[in-house]
Amino acid sequence: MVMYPENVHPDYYCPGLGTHRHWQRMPRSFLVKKPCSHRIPNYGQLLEAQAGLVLSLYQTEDTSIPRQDITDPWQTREATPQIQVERGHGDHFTKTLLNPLDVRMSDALLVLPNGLPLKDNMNNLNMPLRNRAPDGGGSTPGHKAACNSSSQGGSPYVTESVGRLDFPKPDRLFSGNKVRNCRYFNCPHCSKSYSSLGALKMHIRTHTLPCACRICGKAFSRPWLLQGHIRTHTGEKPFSCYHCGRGFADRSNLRAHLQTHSEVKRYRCPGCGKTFSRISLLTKHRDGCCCPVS
DNA sequence: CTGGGGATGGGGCCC
DNA sequence: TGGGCCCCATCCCCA
Repeated sequence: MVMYPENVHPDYYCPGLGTHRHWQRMPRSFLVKKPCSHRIPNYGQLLEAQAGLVLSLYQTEDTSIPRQDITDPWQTREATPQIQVERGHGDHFTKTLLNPLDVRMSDALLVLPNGLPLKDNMNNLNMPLRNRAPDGGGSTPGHKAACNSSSQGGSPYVTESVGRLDFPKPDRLFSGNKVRNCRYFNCPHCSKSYSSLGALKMHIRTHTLPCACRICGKAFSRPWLLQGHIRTHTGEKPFSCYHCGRGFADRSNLRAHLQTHSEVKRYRCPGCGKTFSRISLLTKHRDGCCCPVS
């Protein structure tokens, strides 16, 4: 039973995970990992030993478990299968076999032990692999691009791929241990990745659009989306406002409409105190220089 | 320009 | 595991 402090709304906050026992704002889409192109990774983490790369793939739920007690074959150098990597710069690359614990950001991973190409699985984590920058400095996206440029004569080859490794069947590897599998599932149609297969399947429907309207042929990802669309053909409006009796085909639109009956609306301008029924209206209001954004 | 309605997308929750 | 529903967000259009 989670006890929420008085000022913490359970709908919008959740207990922090791991060792961080704070209340954190619950993101609306906490399952989906957004593309990291606009984010600057924490390159301080990159100073860890190379083994940190592999260790970062998993997160112990009970932090009291000594790492050495986790019987993970991937953590044991002797038992770890080797993977084929390509290292080099310019036009010169050499293929070598090495331990996954020795993989660096500057390695273009080619093949996993299961024979599957790894490159496509490397865009799923905001933390990049360890960089091998000659100046020892950070590896911002701009820096990475510079390293890829041939004008950086002699600079190491740096793969475009930034992300985590998706090792084969980690769930089996960790059966019996209190270790959470942090593997992500990649969408084959776009760059999104998900922490559960169900979430991925749900997302894939947004690409395949299996629900088609028999009247106009428009396709939707989910049956209830199609249902709502069909109401636009039938004119059915099952949701009615108890203030004015006006009907709506969509509950969300009714909710937005109810705001128009409220004197104090949901979104308040922190500058002038004026309230708005929609966040978009508040944004427009603030963009209009009424109240400069701090 | 502002405010409101219509339509739709998408992740989460519950069963 | 999947369907149905909830909720939030967003875009477009119109008065």
